[in-house]
Amino acid sequence: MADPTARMLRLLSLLQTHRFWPGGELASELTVSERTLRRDVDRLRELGYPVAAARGAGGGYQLQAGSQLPPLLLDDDDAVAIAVGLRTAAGGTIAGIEEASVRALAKLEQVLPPGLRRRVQALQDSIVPSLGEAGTVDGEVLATIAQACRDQERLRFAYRRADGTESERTVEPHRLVAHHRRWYLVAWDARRSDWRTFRVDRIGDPAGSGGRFAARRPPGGDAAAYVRSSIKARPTRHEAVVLVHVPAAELPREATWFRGEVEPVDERSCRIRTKADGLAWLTVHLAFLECEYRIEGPPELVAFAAAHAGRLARSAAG
Amino acid sequence: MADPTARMLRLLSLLQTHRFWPGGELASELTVSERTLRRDVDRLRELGYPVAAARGAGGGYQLQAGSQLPPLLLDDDDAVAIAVGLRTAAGGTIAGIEEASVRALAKLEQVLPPGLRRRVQALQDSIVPSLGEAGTVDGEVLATIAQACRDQERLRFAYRRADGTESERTVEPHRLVAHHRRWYLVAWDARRSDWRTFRVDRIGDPAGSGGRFAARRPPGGDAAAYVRSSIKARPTRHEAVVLVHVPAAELPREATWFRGEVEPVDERSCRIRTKADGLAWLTVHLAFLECEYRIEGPPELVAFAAAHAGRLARSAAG
DNA sequence: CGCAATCCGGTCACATCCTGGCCTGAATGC
DNA sequence: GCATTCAGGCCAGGATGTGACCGGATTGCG
Repeated sequence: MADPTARMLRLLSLLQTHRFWPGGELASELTVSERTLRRDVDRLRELGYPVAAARGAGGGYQLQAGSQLPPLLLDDDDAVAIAVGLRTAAGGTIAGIEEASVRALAKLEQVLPPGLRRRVQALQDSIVPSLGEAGTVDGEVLATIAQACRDQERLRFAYRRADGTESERTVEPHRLVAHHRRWYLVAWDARRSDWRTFRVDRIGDPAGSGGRFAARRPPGGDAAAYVRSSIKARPTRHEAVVLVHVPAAELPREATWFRGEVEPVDERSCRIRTKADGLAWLTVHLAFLECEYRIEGPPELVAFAAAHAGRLARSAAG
Repeated sequence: MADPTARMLRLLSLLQTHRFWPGGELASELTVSERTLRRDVDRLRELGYPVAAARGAGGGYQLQAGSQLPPLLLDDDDAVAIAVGLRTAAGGTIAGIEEASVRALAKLEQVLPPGLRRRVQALQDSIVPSLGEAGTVDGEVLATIAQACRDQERLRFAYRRADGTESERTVEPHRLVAHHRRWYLVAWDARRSDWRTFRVDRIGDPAGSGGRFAARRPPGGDAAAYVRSSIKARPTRHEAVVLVHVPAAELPREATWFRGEVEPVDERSCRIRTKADGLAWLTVHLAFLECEYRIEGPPELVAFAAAHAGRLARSAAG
C-alpha cells in the first residue's frame, strides 16, 4: 500500500462508496498520515476530479460531479446491474441509445470477471423477451460482436440463413447497426470479397479469431445507410387509426402505452394512432378502452379485429 | 504528465478503449520511454489487473477480465447509455435487480457531469412509460433518494398523499424497497418520531438537506418486510387461465410476452397462465392467438372478455 | 461567545522511487 | 532464419513522496 498510485485508486473508490469521509478516517483507511492524505486529495483535484471539502464539525471530503467523469470503481452488484441494464437497453427498449449501449457493453464485458458474467447471463436468461420482438438477441452474442468491431478483430460464427441452411463464416466485422428493433452486422466477407449484412439474431457462437485486420471503408461510407438499403423484405408496417368516443383527457393511460399518439377531435371524442409491425399489436391497447370506439383503418385491421372479437367471444362463451 | 498516477489512469483508459496496443504506441501516447511503459504495465499487473501481452509481430498489450473489476473509464456516450439503462432497469423492467440498479445509479449520478445528466433526463423523458405501470417513477427522483439513503443524509421533499393533500416532509431516509413494480422509501420521520413508508411516485422535488444522521434500526430489522406489512391496499391480483387449442411448441412467441407461463396439456393444446393487476392486461396476449382458445377463469375475466369482444366487434362493424 | 472539530498549506529532512538508456533473452509470425 | 515485440536486469542522477510539526481559517454547537 506504499504505492501512491494504488492508493489513489483506493481513495477514489472510497470516495465513491460513501459520500462524506472525514479526513482522519480516510487517512487511517489508507494507512498514511493525514498530511499525505491531504496531498493525495490535492493531486486528485489537480487531475480534474472535484473533491469538495466541508470544514468544521461533521465535515469531510466528498467527490462531486465535475466536468469529466472519474474512473468508476464498481462493486460486483453494480457491475451486474449495469451489464444487465445495458443488455436490455441494447435490445431496443430505449430508442436511440442502442448503439451507445452496445459500445459501453463491449467495454464492460471485456473486463468483467467470469463469475459476474455468469450472473449476468443467468439474469438475462430469466427475462421474458418483452414487447414482442421477433428476433431477440442474446446479450452475450451482441457484446462479443461489438468487441470484435471495436478491436478490428476477425470474427467467426455460424450463420443461419432465412431458408434454414447454416454456414460457417469468417468476416471482418465493421459495425453493428440497430434498425427497426433488429440488429445487423455490417462486415466484409473475406472469402467472398464483398460486403454483407448479417442479422445478429441468426448468428450463433461468435468468437474472435485472434487475427486483426485493417479498417475498410464501408460501401457508401455509411454502414447504417447500407443496412437500410440492403434490407429487402422489410416487415410491413401498419398504422391503426381508432376513433374513441371519450374526450382525450379521459383516455386511460394504458391505452397509449404502445407507442400511441392521441389527437383530440372534439369535446366528446379523440383519435388514437399507433404504428406496429403486426396487426395483433395494434389491437392490444383497445383492451383498455371501456367505452365505444370505431376502427377507422386500415381495412385489414378491421378484418383482424372482427376475427379476434369472434374468437374472444367464443372463448368467453365456451 | 510526469505524474505516474495520472499516467496510470490514462494507461488504463487507453487499454479500455482499444483492445490491442503495441507497446511503442502506448509509450508515445503517454510520452514516456518504452522502458517506463513496461514498468507501468508491470505495476498494473501487481495491482491485480491482468494485462496480457502478445509477443512477436502484430503483438501488443491487452486488458483482460481478471478476478476483480478495474476502474471503468467511460466516455460521455457510455455514461449516458449506462445511466439510461440503469434508470429503466430500476423502473422494474428486470425483476430482481431493481435495488442493485438504484445503488449503482446513485454512484454514477453522484459524479455525472451536469451536461450528461441533462442528456440522460432528456432521453428518459422521451421514453413512453411502458408496460402500463401505474406509478412511473422519475429516475432523477430515485437517484436522489438512493444517494441520500447511502450517505445517511436528511432528505426533504413534498409528499402527495392518496387523498391529494400535499405536505412538506423532512426525514432520515433508510432504504428504498421495490415491491410489486413500485418503489417505497422507508424512512424515519423525525417530526413524528416514527417510521413511515412513502410511495416514491408521490414524492416531489427531493433534496438532501445537508445534515447527516446516525443510522437507526428499521422496525423488525428488515425494511423490505416492513414495507410488505405496511401496504394495506394491495392491488387485486388476478390470474388468467386460458386453454389454447394449439400444441405448446406452436404457440406464437408473443402470446407469452407479458409474464406468461405455458404448460403443455396434450399434443393438441396447452394452457397459459398470466398474472396482472388489471383485467385488461390479461387479455392483451390473446390478440396474438390465431386459433381457438377458452378462458377457464377467473369468471370476471370471462365477463370482461365478453364485453371487450362486443366492443371490438361493434368497432369493426361500424 | 468560546471551544472543538475539521480542513488547509508551508517548511524541512530523509528516504525512496522514478526515469531513460543500454543490453541480453525469449517468444512469435512470416 | 529473421524481423518484430515483449521481458527484465543494471545503473546513475534527479525528482518526489513522506511524516512531523506548525499556525491559520472555517464551521457548528453549546
